[in-house]
Amino acid sequence: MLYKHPKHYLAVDCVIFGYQDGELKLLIYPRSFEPAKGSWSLPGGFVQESESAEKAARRVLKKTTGLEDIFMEEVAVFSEPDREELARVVSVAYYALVRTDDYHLEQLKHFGAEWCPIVDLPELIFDHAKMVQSALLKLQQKASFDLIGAALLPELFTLTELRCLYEAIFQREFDPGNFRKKILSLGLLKKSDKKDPKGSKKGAFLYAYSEKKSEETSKERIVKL
Amino acid sequence: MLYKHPKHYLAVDCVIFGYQDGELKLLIYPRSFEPAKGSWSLPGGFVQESESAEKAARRVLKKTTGLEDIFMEEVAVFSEPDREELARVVSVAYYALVRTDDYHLEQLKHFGAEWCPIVDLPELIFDHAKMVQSALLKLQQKASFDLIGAALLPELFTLTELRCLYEAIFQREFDPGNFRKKILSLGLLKKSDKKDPKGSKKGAFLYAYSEKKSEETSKERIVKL
DNA sequence: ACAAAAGTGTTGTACCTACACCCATGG
DNA sequence: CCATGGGTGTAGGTACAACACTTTTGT
Repeated sequence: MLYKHPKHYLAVDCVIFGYQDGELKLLIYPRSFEPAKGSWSLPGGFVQESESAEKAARRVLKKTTGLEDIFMEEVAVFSEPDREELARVVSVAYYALVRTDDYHLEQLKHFGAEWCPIVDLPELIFDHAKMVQSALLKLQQKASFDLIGAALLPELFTLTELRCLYEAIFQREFDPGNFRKKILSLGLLKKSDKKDPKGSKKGAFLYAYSEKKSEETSKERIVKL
Repeated sequence: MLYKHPKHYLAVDCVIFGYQDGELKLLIYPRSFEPAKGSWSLPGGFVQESESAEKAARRVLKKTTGLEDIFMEEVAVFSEPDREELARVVSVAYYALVRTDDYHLEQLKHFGAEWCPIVDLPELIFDHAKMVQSALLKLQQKASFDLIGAALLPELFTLTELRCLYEAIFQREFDPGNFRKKILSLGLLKKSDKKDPKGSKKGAFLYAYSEKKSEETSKERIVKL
């Protein structure tokens, strides 16, 4: 006891977004230990001695999805003293974006995990529903500045797919023509020579990110007061 | 030991912004205990058993400034295992906005605290400089949506004062005429019948917030993708 | 041929920027 | 009477929403 102050359990919980069948989905799974064992919850874990909270979150992400090096960002701290039942646990929520088309789906089933549409979530334990709400807000903010689709869509995608993703994120529709023009004007996508025949008779060109890393926090939508 | 996981010291640190003499300032004070006793640091404290992190931050704020019910928002968690020297402490940073014209200045001096211009900070302990950087970014984001001046300026203020505040926050200039029109078009200010004679021969009308609480997260600058 | 999505063009409106220009007054 | 900041007006440009229109091709 170095300081005369209490110590606390510190956990991380991950709001993992995916995109499937035109819907924004969330990875949830049945909690594997007490309290509330069996109830739906966000993947989480405890922060260990020699890791930062972010590192703990990446560890959890790796364990539950098999994925590393994916986009992740802090949402907020949840620290109400009574937010869990058995003991006081302070939790840092993170949100992450993954490509659901990946191979690792069997690994998910192994834990009983499920991709659940964001608009139709079951009841979650503790304050996890609040975490999801906050995370969705953060995601919307993020997506309104950066062209975030990279992390959620496959390598190659059509502009219509990107639009549908944005419609899922913002829960509203975008004009197809205007959306296309706006996105292309950003100069962040490069057209491939391939076409996607699904989705229309004509076929739509596939695009990929040209990801000039340089323009991370891009200059679109600046202060503008 | 309910869980087989380590517990951690949990602290809060407050980035307290004020506005004086046309400059954005930060409240810093000499640390009162080891390690690094005497070095400049942000006001902080430890989270106790029965309080949330936010409540702890408000407690610290009250203790150092005497103020309650002021605007405050979470910045981020700082949890690198080695961020402090003597022990591992995870800290949640908050930023707050206060009116520096208030009475409570003697209380500050009592602790040796100082209002220091944001552009000319001394070296701060640990990762406190990083906290300030992150907090300033959050403040800019916040200010670009909401008319944040309320919390930093006196009850009544001129539009020029508000503009200078925004210039201090964004570290750039705004066209006086355009700024005035933009701000007034929001319909959030009400003109008083008083004039401020300082600052110009003509005198400038003083304004106050009409604060219809309803439009908290106002509709200005929505998704707009 | 025609439905349906891909993709392009047009037009009006809102807003932002830059800057010109009056107003009031203390020195 | 003039320099200074307060305050208003105007012209050009950009960006976006709404929507008409053309293209391509599977059925």
